[in-house]
Amino acid sequence: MPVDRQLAVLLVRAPEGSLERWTLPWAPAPGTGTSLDELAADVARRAVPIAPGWLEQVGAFADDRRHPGDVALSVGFVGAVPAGTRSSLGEDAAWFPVAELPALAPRHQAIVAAALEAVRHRLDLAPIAFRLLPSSFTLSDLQRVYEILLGRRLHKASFRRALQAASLVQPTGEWRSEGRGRPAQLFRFAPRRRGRRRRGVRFDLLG
Amino acid sequence: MPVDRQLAVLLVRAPEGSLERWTLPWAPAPGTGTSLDELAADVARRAVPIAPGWLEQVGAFADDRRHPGDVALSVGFVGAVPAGTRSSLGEDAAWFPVAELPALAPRHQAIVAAALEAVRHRLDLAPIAFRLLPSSFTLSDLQRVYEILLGRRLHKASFRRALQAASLVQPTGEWRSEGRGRPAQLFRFAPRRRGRRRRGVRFDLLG
DNA sequence: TCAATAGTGTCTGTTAGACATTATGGA
DNA sequence: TCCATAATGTCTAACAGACACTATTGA
Repeated sequence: MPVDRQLAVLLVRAPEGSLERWTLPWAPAPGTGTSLDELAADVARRAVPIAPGWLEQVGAFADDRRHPGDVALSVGFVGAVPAGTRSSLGEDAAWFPVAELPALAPRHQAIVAAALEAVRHRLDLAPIAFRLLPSSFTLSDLQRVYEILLGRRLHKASFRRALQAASLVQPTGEWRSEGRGRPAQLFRFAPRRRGRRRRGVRFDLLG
Repeated sequence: MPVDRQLAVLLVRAPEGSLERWTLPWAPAPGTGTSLDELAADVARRAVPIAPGWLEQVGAFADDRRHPGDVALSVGFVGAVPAGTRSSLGEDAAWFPVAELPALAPRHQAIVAAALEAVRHRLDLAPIAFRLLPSSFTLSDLQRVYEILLGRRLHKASFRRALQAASLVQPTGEWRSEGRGRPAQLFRFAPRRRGRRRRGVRFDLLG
């Protein structure tokens, strides 16, 4: 979820005797019969009171140094919940901004990194940003989330034009006064049109 | 690798008594000490004489119906090799165009689907298309590969302009006469500039 | 009145895609 | 000669980003 100007990750206290004090929420794989997606949804259900609106696998991770739970292989998942979501685990869990993460097991560091990359990478294909906000939000809120996720400032007028063209939001008719300044209109996520034809060929080889 | 106007997948003969006659190349996970990437590279090394220029994990897969080898969880990888690459497994392996795949285990079908999606999705970030071609190629060859991967026709002049702007290829100075028509100049993959600043915000929610 | 934020209109540079044209080989 | 393909120049519509402006609140 977004906190201040960055994303925050939910961690749970590691059991006594661990090297690290915090770990990602996790669960051991049961025998069979449960899909990975269901298992991830279960882990999420135990961690937060609302179901993440978006939950996606980010890959399998294995390395020499084993997972805290002593399993040979971990499958990482990312989910998104709105800002302000409290964990249902109480004192056993806490949100950490990604820039201030405590020491984590190497494998968990890799999972967090992959999760952040997945978020940025799928931002235009999945309604991730909308899941990081409450059901009604201002366009400035939405732009702020996109800026957090993309890691760069966006142009206001251009952002709104693109949003309008994509028919993704609907005004609720309500307005919210946020301290100083003109009140902002509230919107809800309501995608209508779909599949704007992707233009152009990109050659963005970064690595 | 590309065949005709589509991609082809390398399959190996399934052991006697299996439900299906073909499977994806695979290997069981050793105890520990080997990373998943190394393991995938080993599988690739056994399957084709040249190392894939690009090899990437596409995710972990598990479901009720178990993998042919009776493992509970599989980690899928994709790689790319140039058109015409022969398998080093001889009669025990064969290339199948994706539209004409034989019956595969459900989990393997899912892996192939994820692999194809990964290819399309990472096309602009990894030099995938270049790994599907021999080291020197014509621009028409390259465009054909991009059209296969994207599943749509591209505009020739526009494609070449974008390619030029990205400084990804260098002319070799050689020319190749392909039946009729004017001979085409050969190019090699030689990326120079990097990180063309990504313009715009996309809202392409397709699903 | 001032400061701060929301929301819009206009202009400009870039570029994807259409179209047309030239170049150069084989049949 | 005709045909097929390569390669390139020009035009246009779409659009990202800059800039400027108005609107509406709280201090």
